[in-house]
Amino acid sequence: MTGKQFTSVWLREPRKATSPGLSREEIVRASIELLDAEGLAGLSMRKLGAKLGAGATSIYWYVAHKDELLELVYDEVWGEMRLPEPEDVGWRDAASTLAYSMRQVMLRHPWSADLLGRLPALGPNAMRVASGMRRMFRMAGFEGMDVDYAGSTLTAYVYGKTLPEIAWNTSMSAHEYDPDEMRNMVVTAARDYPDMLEGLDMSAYDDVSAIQAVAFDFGLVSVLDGLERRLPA
Amino acid sequence: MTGKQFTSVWLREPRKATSPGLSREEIVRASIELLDAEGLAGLSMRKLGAKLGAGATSIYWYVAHKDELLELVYDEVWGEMRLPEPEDVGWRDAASTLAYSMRQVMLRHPWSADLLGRLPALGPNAMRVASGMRRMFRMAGFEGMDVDYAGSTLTAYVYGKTLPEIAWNTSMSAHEYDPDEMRNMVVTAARDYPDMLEGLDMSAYDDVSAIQAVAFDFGLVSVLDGLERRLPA
DNA sequence: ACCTGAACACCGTTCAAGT
DNA sequence: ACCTGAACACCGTTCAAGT
Repeated sequence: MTGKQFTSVWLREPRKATSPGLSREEIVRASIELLDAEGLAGLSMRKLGAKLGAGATSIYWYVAHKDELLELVYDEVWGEMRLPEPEDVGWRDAASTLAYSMRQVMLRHPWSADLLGRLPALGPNAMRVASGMRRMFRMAGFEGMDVDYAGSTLTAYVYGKTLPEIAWNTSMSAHEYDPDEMRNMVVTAARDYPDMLEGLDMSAYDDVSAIQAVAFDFGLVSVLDGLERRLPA
Repeated sequence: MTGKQFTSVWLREPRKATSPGLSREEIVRASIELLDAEGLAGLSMRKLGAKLGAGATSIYWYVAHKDELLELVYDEVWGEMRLPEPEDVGWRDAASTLAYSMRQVMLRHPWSADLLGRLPALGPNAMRVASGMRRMFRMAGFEGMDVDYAGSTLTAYVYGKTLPEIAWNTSMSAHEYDPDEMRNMVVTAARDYPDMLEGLDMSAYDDVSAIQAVAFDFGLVSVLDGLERRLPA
């Protein structure tokens, strides 16, 4: 309730595109290297400064605070997402490709899961995807606000599905993974809930990522089917 | 790849349910008060200790590290979710009620958005919901792994949709909200993407939460329709 | 069995001062 | 215009010591 207007890096002019010293591009590139290598917790202003051969606080000349830095790297993530022209492949194929691409990008940059859906997505790359997605759903036949509702339904599914995948992956790569131990744990946790085990395919724990892929596709097809049904006749 | 087995608070025996000193219940209750009042960043071991009239490090007797504390409070969140008996109301109504309930709980405890999908959900309350959800989708007619796929599709949608709502809400309550300013910002951000504004209902910014509710329902109906279509004939 | 305090190795951010 | 270093107000966690 208190305080200032909402703002975003993308709504201010950047600090001189000209030469001397650091540049936004360098800072963003170094940040992403740090993030890919060490995760979100690995990106600190001090480490970033060190990596750039600068004082820890020099970055504050280019960026008002760390959140703005995150907005900057966040948009790079959007830059990696592929959305084919819906006019070429039809809206359903375009939507599938986008969804799969979003998932791949998130899995490639696990730290992005902490940013997606939390930070305002007002950067140029995010806008490009958002705009393409609107065209896609318009072409499908959606009208008015339904265009946005359809878009946010699709992205919500992809976030919500991929987020726990990433949490699982990072937890598992930090620990020793043993399928048998895992099966035991599940049985222990479910001891009072026999429902939980009924019909559960325990061999799923032998190749988790294969199951995750199948699960993703199952849901994606369902979501697209559901959206298709809402199209005005 | 390195190190120890995966573990969870819920897989260890708690430290004496008996009397003296602090108890898990007290600690969890105080934590949630702190979280509701100040958000995730407001919960520090020092503040929690102070609130309990104890040294900052006393909590480490009850909990191995902060993440375990978070697992504990996380399960309380699941405890607030409502899932009617699918036998009484039918699977679609039960699924809707659960989805709306999840959204409400998340909006009520915005900090839960940072935990959902990230932390292992092995506590008793999470198990109760998971088990009820399996029964629900089994009753609907799903079989084998499809029961789980359907469940994770539904929860993925609810997370993914509610998460940005929460981010929006917290950002807006930290700033002065002015619909006109907001409309200007959107126009500015979309300056190079005329697609973005076409068919966009600018009056949406006058009552954002109403639009969010409509958007949630649109997507939920779509997801449930899509799932229904996958039922074996 | 339970709690303490000091200590360690970190954080983001501000700001006066330097070039 | 750009960068620095010191300082402030924090973190989570460990551990020897206390009762």
